[in-house]
Amino acid sequence: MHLAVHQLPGGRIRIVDVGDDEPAVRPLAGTPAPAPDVSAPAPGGSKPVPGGSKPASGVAEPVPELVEGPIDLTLTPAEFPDAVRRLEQHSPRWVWDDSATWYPKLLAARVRVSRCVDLRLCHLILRNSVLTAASALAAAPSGPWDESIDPRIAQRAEVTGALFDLDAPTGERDPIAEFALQRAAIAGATPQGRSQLGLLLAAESAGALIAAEMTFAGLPWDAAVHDRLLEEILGPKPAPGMRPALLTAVLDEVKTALGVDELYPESPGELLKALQRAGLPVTSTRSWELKEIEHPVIAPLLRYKKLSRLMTANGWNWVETWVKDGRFRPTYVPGGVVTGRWASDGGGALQLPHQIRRAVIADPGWMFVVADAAQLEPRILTAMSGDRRMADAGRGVDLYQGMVDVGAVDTRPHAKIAMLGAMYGATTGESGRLLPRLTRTFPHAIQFVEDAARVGERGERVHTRLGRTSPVPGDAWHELQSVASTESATEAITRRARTEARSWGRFTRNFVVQGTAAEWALCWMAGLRTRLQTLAGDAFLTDSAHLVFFLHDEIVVHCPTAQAEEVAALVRASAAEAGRLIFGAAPVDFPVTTAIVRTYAEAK
DNA sequence: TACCCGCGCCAC
DNA sequence: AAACGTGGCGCGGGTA
Repeated sequence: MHLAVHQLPGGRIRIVDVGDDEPAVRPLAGTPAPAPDVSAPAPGGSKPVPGGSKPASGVAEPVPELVEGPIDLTLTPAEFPDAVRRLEQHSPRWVWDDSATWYPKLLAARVRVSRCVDLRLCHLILRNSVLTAASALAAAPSGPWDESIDPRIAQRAEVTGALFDLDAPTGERDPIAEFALQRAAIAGATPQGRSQLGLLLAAESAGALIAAEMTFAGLPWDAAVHDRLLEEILGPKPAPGMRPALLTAVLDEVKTALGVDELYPESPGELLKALQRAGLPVTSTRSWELKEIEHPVIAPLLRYKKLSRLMTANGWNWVETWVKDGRFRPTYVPGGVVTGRWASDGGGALQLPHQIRRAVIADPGWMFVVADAAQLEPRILTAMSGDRRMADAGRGVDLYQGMVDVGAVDTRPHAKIAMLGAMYGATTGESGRLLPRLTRTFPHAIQFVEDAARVGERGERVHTRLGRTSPVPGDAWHELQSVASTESATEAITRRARTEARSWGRFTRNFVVQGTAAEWALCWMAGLRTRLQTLAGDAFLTDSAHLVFFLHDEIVVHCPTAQAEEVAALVRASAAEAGRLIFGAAPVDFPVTTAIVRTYAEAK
């Protein structure tokens, strides 16, 4: 059963069965006759409701018992969460415009849902996918489903405390019509395309639910431990605008080494000049460049940069802003990266330095299960390319060591550098030097990424295993290429065009691997979520084992200590399932390392 | 004051 | 070892 959820003009919420191939449902029963709605005009045009509306009294009334008949309810916002709770018994797939606006409110009312179709995320995929290029959805002009939702709107609703923000501009999006368009687009794909997209859209939508749940639950964060750590490294918390004592001490060392009385290292321009005046052969103030130079100022300067970075990025300010009630609650943005990876918004959730992970501490009686997919992207490339020798190398837990063992490279660090270089399109340096040997040993794997690069260099599109498709380069790119191909093109133009073409080729080269890895990770996490939900039984999300963090190829589950081993087993089972779902019987392993720890820093 | 961009560094 | 993919974010320093 698919139940579409739609906010009507005036604020009422309609739940309607939009049907599908799954078993039909028992509808809801009648309710008292609608009372006059004082807050807004009645929804014009849209069909009301056996379910009936109630005055917005602010008190949630029980939703009617289920009875025979098609579901079509119109509810007040106050009634909505309980209606969802009851309908969940039938395992519907909720069809709504945007999980990020609907689901947090349900979670706040302690209502979970199992499945959904996130129309906005699915729209983005289907509109761009080569597998649905012939659909009406793809052909339509850009509309309200193509606009990204301004995160500030969602935030404003949080601030005002309104259950649903009536000002949010959701009116133009008709989820029922959009759902039909999406179903038609999928139906028009090849049988293989249908199953790929079906899996991708389900995983993407599950990701949207997980993102909301992780924000709701939060990552356990001990602000006192964090403060102690800062004090250890930087000194006591300084007055606003002042440097902490240890940072000042390091700056004094820097000044002494440079022989200057004044220095403001936060200004790269000023710092660069000061270094050059002291005779250092530098063209920038980047750490890696400084490391190459022998001079007494280098060591304290690098220490200063490290400390300064810690303070500005994850210092006292950060804790005050982002840690509340012992939890770090970032906003995750599923599908926020072109390749399908998640992004995050606020708090730098996807770049938590290892330095501060000591402050991530499980609740008393609870532990973290931290799991990491070992060398995920090379393994994804192995499965996509069907390279048998690379599959053999990946038989163990350490693919890079396996590459050494089959004689492809001489050391593990070389294996890693060479593989990453191949997937990123490196041509120079050590990575470039190692590539020929890699190509000799694993011709199919390397050919696969080379092909993806060539497609991008022509300005054409590539797609992931499940059908997420790369964008085409912009008009300026095509313009440059066509100008460069004319006879009158100058050498400079030709060179620039080639540089741009290569650059887009590196993007598409990486897109197929990074994007498919993101799909694997979503399937992994979605499968785990389902298993954890079963494990939880009737317990609410945060009262049982639940996901609290996700970082591209790594997940963290917060769980009662007694459940930790079982959770670790579920994590591994979900990983195996993800590989089967995406690659079928391909002989490629996707091992995950699991660690049961009290603080995040203990993992890895 | 509000933006915008380059720099530099963090994560994968 | 070093410039090769995807991002977020804080800062300095510029502009409207």
